[in-house]
Amino acid sequence: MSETRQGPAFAPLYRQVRDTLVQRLIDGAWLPGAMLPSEFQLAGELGVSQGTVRKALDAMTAEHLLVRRQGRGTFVALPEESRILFQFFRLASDDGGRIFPESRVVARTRGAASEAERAILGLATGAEVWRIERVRHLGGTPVISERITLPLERFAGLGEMETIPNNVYALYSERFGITVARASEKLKASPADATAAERLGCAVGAPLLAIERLALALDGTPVEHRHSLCATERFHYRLEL
Amino acid sequence: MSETRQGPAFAPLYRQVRDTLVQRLIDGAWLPGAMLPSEFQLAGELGVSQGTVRKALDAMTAEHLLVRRQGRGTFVALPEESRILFQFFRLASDDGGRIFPESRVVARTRGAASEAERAILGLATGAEVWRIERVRHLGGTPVISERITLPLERFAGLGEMETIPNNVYALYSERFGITVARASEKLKASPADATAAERLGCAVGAPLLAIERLALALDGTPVEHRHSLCATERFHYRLEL
DNA sequence: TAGTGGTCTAGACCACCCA
DNA sequence: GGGTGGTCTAGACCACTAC
Repeated sequence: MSETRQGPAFAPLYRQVRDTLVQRLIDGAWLPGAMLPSEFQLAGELGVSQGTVRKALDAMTAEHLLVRRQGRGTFVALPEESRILFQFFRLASDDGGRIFPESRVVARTRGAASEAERAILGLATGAEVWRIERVRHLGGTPVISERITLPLERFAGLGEMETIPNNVYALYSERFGITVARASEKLKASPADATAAERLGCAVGAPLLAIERLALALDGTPVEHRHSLCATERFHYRLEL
Repeated sequence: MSETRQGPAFAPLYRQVRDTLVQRLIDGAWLPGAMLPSEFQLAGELGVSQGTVRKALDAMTAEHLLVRRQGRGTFVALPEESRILFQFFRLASDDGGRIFPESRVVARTRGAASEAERAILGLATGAEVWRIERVRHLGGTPVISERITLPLERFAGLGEMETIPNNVYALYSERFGITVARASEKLKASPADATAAERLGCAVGAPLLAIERLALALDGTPVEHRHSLCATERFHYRLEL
């Protein structure tokens, strides 16, 4: 952490430290669940003060990349259901309950990426993708019909898997070494098509909440595209502003 | 900032400072747009270090209560359109454009609060509310049909106003001294009723994005209930996870 | 008891804005 | 030039966890 002060970016030291540590996560120096060195150890190693390291670690904690526990240490965040529920899964029952949904995979196919998929996922012409279709249940009733699109290149071994687990972000992490760091979503209301109507037990044309998600890896590259159709008669998408 | 260290709350000093300063905002000691004393002045007055004041001010900045500008000072946030657009209005055009909508008020009525309205807004039995219905346009086309419900008690002078301005949060602030600090929203897909269909130029039963918002004042009390129906054929609700 | 993160302090220097 | 926030450092003490 000596040079780069006068570089073209002009980032403050704590930002440089944060970027250095994120790069180590990308390089796999610390796997999910691993404990990081203490603040003083990192400070000594990087040649900065403990307060500067703390500011970088706090920022990464706010990004859900790390988990800090007093008396224990600083750990790389795990893709646990409880964390997914907090960060990514925003559907709640109208009576307030929030649970992680059960999933049933309907189809898993491999094929050439469409032009739209290539644009969204940043793929070259001719690139292939996996497409996973599944129905997700909340409290026993089917609520979400969704299609997940993954670049074949990054998920080559997916074809050899017998089953797709419920928590796919844990799968991406444990089996493919890919950490989903953040995502952006676009929400619309759209009418149920025949497929969704059949899977969710609603009428064709019934209003569904359509969620389009692009998930990004630690390095900011697109990892997953997901299109979900949700029956929101007894559920809602919740957020705080 | 001397006592309360051993109180029942056990809040750290920077949190106590933050709460003290928020209370001053509630009391109107600094109106929106006003400049706060410098960090050192506040530190001396409250008997804490400048670093502790900074941490409290940074927290309030993250809550969008304050705006800090290097070389200028720290200011109470204003309910400007640009800020509303950033914090509260999450609808964007499918091509990416984000603009503040134009509004046309359709009705403004006064009446007894329903049981549901009383529960949501925390009102006593027999309390009255204002109801404002309006249609909001984006790029010239009607996109949102919404009803705003306000406690009559807190917005007594509303009946004397000739017109309701486009930016109602600025109205709440400037005319009624009420600052909307945060809000929670619930999103569903729901079919267009006859009213919404007529206002938005869509078919009855067409899928609309229903947004239910509860806005909270600085002290955490409910201020406004809002139900919006949005035509999302060429627009979407955007958020980052 | 030792090690960790959490808090608080004091002081230095820089970048920015304005009169 | 004087005031503001932004950054960085060094050190102290506390609270929690594990052994």
